[in-house]
Amino acid sequence: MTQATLPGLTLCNNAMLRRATRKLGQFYDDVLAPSGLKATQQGLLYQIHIGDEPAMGAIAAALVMDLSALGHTLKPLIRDGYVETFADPDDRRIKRVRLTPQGLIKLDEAMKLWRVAQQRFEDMVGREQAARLRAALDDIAALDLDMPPAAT
Amino acid sequence: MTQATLPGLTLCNNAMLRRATRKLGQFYDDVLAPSGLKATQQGLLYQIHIGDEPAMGAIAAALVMDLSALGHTLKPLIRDGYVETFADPDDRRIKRVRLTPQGLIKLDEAMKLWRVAQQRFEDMVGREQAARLRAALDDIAALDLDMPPAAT
DNA sequence: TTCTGATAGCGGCATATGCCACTAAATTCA
DNA sequence: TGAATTTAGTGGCATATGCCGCTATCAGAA
Repeated sequence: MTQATLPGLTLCNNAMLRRATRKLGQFYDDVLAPSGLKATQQGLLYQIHIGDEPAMGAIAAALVMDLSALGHTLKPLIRDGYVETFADPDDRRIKRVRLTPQGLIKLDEAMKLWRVAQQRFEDMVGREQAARLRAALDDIAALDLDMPPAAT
Repeated sequence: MTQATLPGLTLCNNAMLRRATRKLGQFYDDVLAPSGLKATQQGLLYQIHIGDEPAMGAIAAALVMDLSALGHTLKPLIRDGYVETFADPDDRRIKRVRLTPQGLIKLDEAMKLWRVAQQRFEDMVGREQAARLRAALDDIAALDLDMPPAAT
């Protein structure tokens, strides 16, 4: 087995990112569990909250998320009455999103738990280190990784 | 709208991690597309390859992934004939995994593309910076984030 | 004004991931 | 040895995410 000399997947930026995301996601999810929300849902509610009745496209862009994926993710939140949508009167293609009163209450509840998770995590890795990490991740999300289509 | 003063979700370590993962995942997926594999699948095939017919539990542990999630993710790869499983003769609870010959060929093909993606990414953020990032992500994956059950 | 192209979302399909309940197999203990 | 416990996976259910093709709208050109 020559495999013994092959480098681990520790070298793959993408694999490491996914792995860390699984780990941290489980942690935040655990802490948020009492609220009944997943960390992704809490984050989405928050993103909607800090926006001014944002359009779906705007939310998707902010989260670097596929528009249809956002639509799917929104469904359980709409079903559970935390979020509602309405067509923009000036452009009926645009669907805007806002929290319902219950959604706002639920978000407050979840934010309390989020602070706990956030704090506990930063106690482990250090506030500075966490900030550096977030900055690096922000840079990645902002990268222009257009596929050079091997053209010309 | 007092929201204007609220901090963006840029402060959430978990949200930033997920966002960067979506971004990078799309990029690696795009580059890997000609192979027909997603980046997650390529990573999984590689992990299996570098192991010595690893048990599912061992793979899941290495990837910090839920065991049943691994089982689900493995299904398309088995269906497509890239991977096969077999019971460990010494402990029939354990199911070991290995690549099929076609799986090995497909992995080789995907690895070529992976190198392209990896290279292009590191050209953008810098080799050093990428290495630092991976190290930070590795630390996170290794964290002991057990929920203190608020117990005695 | 009508035809054409660009935008914003939706719905279907597929993979990624997790949790929970359940089964099978091995281990421990009385 | 036989019951209780632990370990390894499975299957079902639910969310997370993406891609593709389709529809409704809007904007700009003829």
